[in-house]
Amino acid sequence: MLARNLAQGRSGQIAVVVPYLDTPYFSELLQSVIRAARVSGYNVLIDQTDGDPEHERAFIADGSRRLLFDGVIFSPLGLDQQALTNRDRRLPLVILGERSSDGSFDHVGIDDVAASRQATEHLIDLGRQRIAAIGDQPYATGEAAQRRTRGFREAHAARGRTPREDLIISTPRFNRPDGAQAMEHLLDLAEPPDAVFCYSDLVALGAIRTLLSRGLRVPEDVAVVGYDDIEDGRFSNPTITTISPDKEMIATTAVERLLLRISSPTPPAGLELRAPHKLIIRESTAGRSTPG
Amino acid sequence: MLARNLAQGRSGQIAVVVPYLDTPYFSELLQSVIRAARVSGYNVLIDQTDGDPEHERAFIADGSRRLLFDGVIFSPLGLDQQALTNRDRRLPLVILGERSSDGSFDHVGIDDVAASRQATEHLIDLGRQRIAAIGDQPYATGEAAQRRTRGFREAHAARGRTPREDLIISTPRFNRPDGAQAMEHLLDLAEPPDAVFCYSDLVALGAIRTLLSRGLRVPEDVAVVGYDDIEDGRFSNPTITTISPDKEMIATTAVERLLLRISSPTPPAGLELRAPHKLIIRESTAGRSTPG
DNA sequence: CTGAAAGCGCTAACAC
DNA sequence: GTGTTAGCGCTTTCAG
Repeated sequence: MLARNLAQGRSGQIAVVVPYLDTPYFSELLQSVIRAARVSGYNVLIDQTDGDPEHERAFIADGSRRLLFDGVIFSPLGLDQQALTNRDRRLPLVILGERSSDGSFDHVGIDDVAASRQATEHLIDLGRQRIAAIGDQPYATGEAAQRRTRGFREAHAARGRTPREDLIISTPRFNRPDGAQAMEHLLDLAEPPDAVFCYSDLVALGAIRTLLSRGLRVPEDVAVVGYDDIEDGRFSNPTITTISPDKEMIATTAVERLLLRISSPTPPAGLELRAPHKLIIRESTAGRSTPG
Repeated sequence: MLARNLAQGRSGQIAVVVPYLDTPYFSELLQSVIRAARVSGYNVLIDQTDGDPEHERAFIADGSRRLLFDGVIFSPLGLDQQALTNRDRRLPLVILGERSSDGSFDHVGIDDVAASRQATEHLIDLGRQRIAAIGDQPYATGEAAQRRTRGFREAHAARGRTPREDLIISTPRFNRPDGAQAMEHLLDLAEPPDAVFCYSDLVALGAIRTLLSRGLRVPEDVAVVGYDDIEDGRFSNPTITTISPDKEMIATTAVERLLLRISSPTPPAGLELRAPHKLIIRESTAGRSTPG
């Protein structure tokens, strides 16, 4: 088997590299990737980077690992633009999430700016006055977060409003503890928000936990919208209004493009593939049984 | 790199095989396994079986895949005792979760019977009268579930009570929808339960969702205890009382034993390693701020 | 159509 | 200590 790979010059395996496995968004996405790859006879090999830039770089820069897998689907976290360019060009690569591409790889994700804008407009249209955003990352590796912040601002502009800068909170990651802590901070403000746009459902879950344990009601006192549409948000109390990316399509598209790259003698042009998303309204903005 | 493996007869990789990646219990455990393996210079290769017995069998029976990885940490779901015995004995193997071993592999987990008994006794000691159990699996591959049911019965016996058979509900898996559905069923009974022992936190989350959307209060009307201590249960509303297995120890022990097996010229005796667990009391049985 | 030989890229053991 | 060769287990090619 191993010898066969050596002889054939291919392994029949593709690697999927994600920052964290315990993030539901990734594990749900992985499911779909594994299934999509399996129908094409490919096995999937998963690697977790912990968001470590060194580890991430090694994966795409080090040509020696080639042959262990025929291609990589990669969701980078701590990698800047340059590291992506200084990669081993021979390794077929598809990037997940929004990234500017240099044309040597494909890249699939939803339109984060538009989605974030839509989420924020929903909050504005609910009549909320002081809308917070949790999850900004104003530094080089926070490209994805910054796109959401841009959407947040655009929504305000589109409705003739000005976002309150002190209500845009940065967090190191997009997880529950981050969300809970950011919400604590927001509630300690002189004028706390009456709505929050969270950059992930995990952040929203953490924020809601803080709100409820402080005795506030969701959505009556504070409306919350999340991002990712993970299963947790469909069973939480309250359920979470969220941006739902079409994970199935992201996964199948990524696999499809990667296999095409693998089998293609001459590398195809790098594409920006955009999967659809939708806003799903649930209790955290609509309340128990009175949507709208 | 690939050639090196061929020449050396080892790959420096271990495989971890789990049924579902999107089950938080597994993804949290995987994190620890990956880290433990990494400090020993091993890379981790993850595979998801979807609980498919065929796929599971192939992994341990098919010697041809040997050399792709030096050993396997395996959490079987649809595999019966026989399949585990008819395996390729040359492949170093460690099984996760409770399983009777034939001595050719190690096997690490917590004491499910004792833990389940403890969880149930907690409910009894709260003064609950009609205690349900959600998650039994009364068939060949449901060994783990059955141990929890045994603990449930033992707790009743220890307190001089008789479990109500109609309150022991079977579910195909241990996830949120299963829990939600089982709870619907229980609430439609003439005499619904006033407490529930769920065989996973996911089941508990689903059950709580059903309770709350039916207008019942947790824990006032129905107390709920879960199993696994996943992060969700620490941020849900209410937070979940649960059996907390020492995942870190399970992971490090599994890796340690596997590496020992890999490096050992003569296979060590198969051990039954038991990791500690504890009952963590939270809001779903203790209420908001009045523990006990 | 079946069978032997060369070689995938690297390591280990050996000789120089 | 450095240089060379056999060979890991399979595939592929070429000759029989």
